[in-house]
Amino acid sequence: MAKAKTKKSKENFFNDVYEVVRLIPKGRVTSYGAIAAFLGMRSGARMVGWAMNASHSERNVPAHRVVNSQGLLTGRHHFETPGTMEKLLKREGVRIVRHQVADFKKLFWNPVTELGL
DNA sequence: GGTCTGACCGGCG
DNA sequence: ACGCCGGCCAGAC
Repeated sequence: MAKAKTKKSKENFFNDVYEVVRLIPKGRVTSYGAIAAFLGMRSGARMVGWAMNASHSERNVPAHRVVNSQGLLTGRHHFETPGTMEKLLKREGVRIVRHQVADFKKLFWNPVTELGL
């Protein structure tokens, strides 16, 4: 069993991403890089975004709570409408200024810290 | 089966 | 402060 990980792990990857995103508390946001780091991929943030793209098929995956490290709503264009993302965030009490999360540092939810890896 | 892109990040000049 | 570049993994053509 030298190589226990096979194609099965890749499926788990998407699943893991969804789980972490689902764990994001209401009114909080996190970044792609944070999730990637939590999953063990320091620079795999790109793939997290790719996973989010597939998250449209999944339910209860608040992709709108996931922004880039700048706090910018980079994925807003991939929603039903470009305004859906910030609309949902505002609805949760997150203030959005110029497509960017206000007090991003305060609202930032780090899975590694919060979940205590 | 090789190549390119992708909702990113961090380092370097 | 800003722009450019490589890296990382997986899916689509």
